[in-house]
Amino acid sequence: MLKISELSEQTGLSAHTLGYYEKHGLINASNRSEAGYRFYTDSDVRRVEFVKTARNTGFSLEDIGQLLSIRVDKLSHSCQEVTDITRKKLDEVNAKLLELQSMQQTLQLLLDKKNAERTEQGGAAK
Amino acid sequence: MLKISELSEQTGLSAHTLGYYEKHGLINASNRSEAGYRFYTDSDVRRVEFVKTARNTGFSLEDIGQLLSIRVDKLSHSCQEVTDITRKKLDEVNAKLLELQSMQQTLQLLLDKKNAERTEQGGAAK
DNA sequence: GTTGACCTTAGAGTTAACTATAAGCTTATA
DNA sequence: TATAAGCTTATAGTTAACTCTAAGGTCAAC
Repeated sequence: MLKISELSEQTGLSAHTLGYYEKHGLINASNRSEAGYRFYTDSDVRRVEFVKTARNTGFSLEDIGQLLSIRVDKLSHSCQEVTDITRKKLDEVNAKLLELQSMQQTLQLLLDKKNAERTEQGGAAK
Repeated sequence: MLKISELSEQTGLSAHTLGYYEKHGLINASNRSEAGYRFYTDSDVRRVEFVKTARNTGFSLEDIGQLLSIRVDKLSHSCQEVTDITRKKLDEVNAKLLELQSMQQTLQLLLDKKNAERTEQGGAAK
């Protein structure tokens, strides 16, 4: 069980940001102390990491809410709805993957070229 | 040669957004008419598409400025600087790729499960 | 030659996502 | 037991990235 400062340290997100995510319904502390202090489980940590990952790859908080609901939600949507949302999000993820792969290739080529230059002529800089 | 409205249509970005990108030094029209109308070449279009792609995968406009400078800039940075920036950006891209791949896997599994359910019991919905 | 769609620049307004401040309660340490 | 660090909620402020408005110039079509 982690306190919010410990969760903050583990995830690299500020306690303020965690509060912001909670206010927007993305995360929640599984437990509270008598006095109301938040306590987080391993499962909570994984959820926060997921939000961080999705955020980092360009999904909005609203998108992320949908992504999370796919994993959890067996009640508030019909099967067909869940399937549709999942497919739509998967398409988005795949599109981003393709885009990133082409960017990766471009950068890798540039780096390889730099390295070749350095190797063949002993590092004469600009 | 495309006018700004045509570029807007081709890229799906509004003329306002294109102006915003120009003001921030990310893109530019290769040519202007007598009266000052912007005209864009194929190369301009590719640059805009690159900005759009990077934006969509979670890079800030500042990041994108750096990414673009790697591709173009042979003068304002030393070789070593360019190599360092390139490597840093490549690391970022690779990290995002890993994150997206794990998300893709999660979603694909969910979808496969849905399909299996549908197949094995003839589509009895919730 | 005038009308309407499109272009220009400049600047104001909006939204998402933080980020910080404040006032007060809790809890471990000296 | 007091003092400081950490927690609570609520609310205000900031920043990036658009998005819109306005005032006026351009250009093709009628």
